[in-house]
Parts: sequence; structure tokens; C-alpha cells
Amino acid sequence: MNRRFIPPSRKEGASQKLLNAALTLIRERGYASTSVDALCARAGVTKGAFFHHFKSKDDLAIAAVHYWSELTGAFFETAPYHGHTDPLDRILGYLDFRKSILTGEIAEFTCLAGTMLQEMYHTNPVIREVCAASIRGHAATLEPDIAQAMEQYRIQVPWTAESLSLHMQAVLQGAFILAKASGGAAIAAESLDHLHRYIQLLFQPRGQ
Amino acid sequence: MNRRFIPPSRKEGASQKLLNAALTLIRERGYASTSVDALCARAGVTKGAFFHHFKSKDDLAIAAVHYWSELTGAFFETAPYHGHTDPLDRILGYLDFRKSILTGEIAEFTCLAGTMLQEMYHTNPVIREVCAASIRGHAATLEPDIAQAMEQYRIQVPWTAESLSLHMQAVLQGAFILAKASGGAAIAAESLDHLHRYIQLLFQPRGQ
DNA sequence: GATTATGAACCGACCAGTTGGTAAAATAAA
DNA sequence: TTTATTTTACCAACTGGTCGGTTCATAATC
Repeated sequence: MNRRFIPPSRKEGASQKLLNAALTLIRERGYASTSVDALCARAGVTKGAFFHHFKSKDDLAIAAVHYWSELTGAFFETAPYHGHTDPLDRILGYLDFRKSILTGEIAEFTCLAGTMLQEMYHTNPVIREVCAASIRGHAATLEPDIAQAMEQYRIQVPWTAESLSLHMQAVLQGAFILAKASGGAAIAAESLDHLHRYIQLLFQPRGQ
Repeated sequence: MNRRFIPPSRKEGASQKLLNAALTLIRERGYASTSVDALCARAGVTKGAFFHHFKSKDDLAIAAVHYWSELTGAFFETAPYHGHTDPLDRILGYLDFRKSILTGEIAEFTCLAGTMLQEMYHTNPVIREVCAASIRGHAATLEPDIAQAMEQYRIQVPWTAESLSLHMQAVLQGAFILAKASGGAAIAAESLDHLHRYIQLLFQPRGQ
């Protein structure tokens, strides 16, 4: 549940600019360390504008996660991997696509929801839930392809399409942490290779 | 790179109490949201004591990560999975062990280094490095078993023991995020099942 | 002329960190 | 063994600055 963030920079209102600033700053430094003043400065807006559009900092956070879900939803909806006729190719194509966008600054390809969850899962149930819904919602877009592949490849397995789709998100989230640890995306890409290999093995007919 | 945290509660000095408080509070709320006052209150110590033992909040953070590495190092060193004669059994036993400690509060089984990385990778290179070293160091304890299994099972693969050991940590870190999202460890456990299955498939002779 | 959007100045609470001190423990001198 | 001295461990009160949030005046827009 993440993606590259390309700041629109079109002529936009204060609330749009603040949302975009939030995506960048929160993914760089986390939520608590991102002050309202810093958000306003980044957005080129004053505090009056901030509290005109958002009733609190947490209110902006919630709006930012919704905005994030919309952006990523549209981004993956139009991605090329949906074009494959074989459902397994679509799944593997999704991973190739995820790997291909591991470029530029770390904050540009990591996940807002995952970052915010780490800080707020325990203290803010509302934000926890919108972040969870964002990740769950993205994982759900993979389920039909997985289910179709399971049927088409006639595999009998003890796991569900939902479970695998969530595991894929877990690997992505973990890969982001490795990227943050190492200061680069290379290790994250290797982890996606392992996941790619796992899914190939799962759907590959075995035992002669 | 994480584990259950059992507060020692022996008669200990202020710095020990502060380190233990840091492990709990930072994993619950993140670093930035954990104030020095909150740490002191949790440790039952005053601010004077805090700044007697640590020259800054960041200094405590670094000490806490080192403390974490020591605790987890000792914890996994004495874990039962090392007893298996087959190296693959040791690797899979490690995962079973990791799964078995996914109990109690989320903050008790999640990883301090992974949590802190999310907030500080971009702003504090020193802390980023000690967190990275903590995770890398733990992953490195798995490498000999993986290398031995690769040799013993005579598999020819395009990946290294290091790469797989880091992938295992990625899955764990990602599983923690899913646990934080869902409010429980169940999804995290399922992700570990997928990783378990992947490693079994990797070392299982195929194509015949 | 209302409603919506923005700005500058401000507020109390809380932040990390300092000060100046006390009590006990370790060390040294007698 | 007792006394003197230093060091370590700790504490309560405080400081300057930053935090999220408010106030109220002013633009722009319909």
C-alpha cells in the first residue's frame, strides 16, 4: 500500500497543498515530528488557512490517509500489469511494477499508512482504522487475481487469496523498513524478488 | 529483530529503569511522541536523573537500541531452535519460535529498531545506523544455518544466504505492521506461515 | 453583502534541557 | 578504624522555545 508520490504542483487550494505537504513530510519524518508550522511552511500557507480547512492536526492526518488511498487507488488502477490475460502474470506483474517504482527518494516510494500506523496504532484508534483500511483496500485489489489463479492452476492449498494478498503487503512494508535501514532501495528489491519466487513456486505444479 | 519484552523489575538503577521504560513507551507510541517526562514518570525517576545518565533524549535512544540488541541477542541465543541437527530445521524452527512469541500486547512483540527507523531514518543518521545494525546483526545470526542448508540440500540458486536472512526480517517487520493495523497478531502469524512455506519450497527438491 | 478563504499576532501547555543543590557511597588520609 | 574528601546518583524547580490551536481583521468571491 504505497507508491511514488509525484507532487502535482498545479494551481491548487490551500487544503490540496497541505495534503501534498503532509504526504511528503510525514513519510520523511513521521507524524509526531511533523509540526503544523512545518506543514504550512512546506505548503506555502499560513496557520490560519490550515485551521480553516482542518479542524485539527489529526483531522488533516485522517484526510491525508483518505487522499493517499485515492491517489494510490488511481495509480494502481491504471498500471500496466492488469493487461495480462493469465491471472498469475497479473500478480507477478504487480510485483514487477512495485519493484520498478522503487526509485528516487525513500519517502517517495514508501507507504504513508504503514508509517503512520507505527506511531499511532496504540494511541489513535480512528487513524489506526483509516490506515488499516487503506492497506486492506489495496490488498483487496489483488484478491480476485489470486483467486482466479488458484482456480485456473487447480492448486489445493491451506491458505486463502486474502491471506496471500496481505502477505504481499507485509513483504512490501517490511521491504520499506529495510530500505530505510540501509538508506537505499536495493535490499527492498531483493525482498520483492523472494516474494516473486515464492508466488511462482506456489503456482508451479510440483512432484512430477 | 524483535521479541517479547519482559520487564526485569529487579532492583535496578535509574538508567536501567529508563531504558526499560523506553522499550515499552517507544514501541507503543513511537519516539517523538514519547516525552522525557513520560519516560521519567514510567521509570519512577525525575528529570534530573534522566539527564544525569543521558546527555540528551537522542542519547537515551541510542542507548536503548544497544540495550535492545543485547536483550534480543541473549534471548535468541538461548532459544530452542538451535538444537536441531538439520540446518533447515533450525531455520524453520526459528520461524516457529518467532510465531510462538506473537502473544500479549502488540508493543511486547514488535521491534524497537524497526519502529524507530520509520521515524528517524531521514532525520538522524546516527540512530538510523544503530537501528540498521541491530536488524542486520540479528539477521546475520541466521546466515550460517541458511548457508549450511544450501550446501547440504545441494540447491543451486540465484540468491544468497544474506539475502534470504534479510528477507526473513522484512517479512517479520511487515507482519508487525499488519498486526498494528488489525489490532492483533493473527495476520502476522499467517504471514510467517507463508514465509515458512516459501523456505520449505526453496529447499525442497523439485521437478521429479 | 454575505459567505468563504487567508493572514498576522497571539495564547497556554508542554517540550527538551539546565540549575543548583542534597544524600549516599566510594576513596583516601589520619 | 575513624575521619575527611571526592565522586556518583539523584532530585525539585526552573528556563527558553516550540507545540497545537485561537482570535480577529482583511481579502477575495459569489
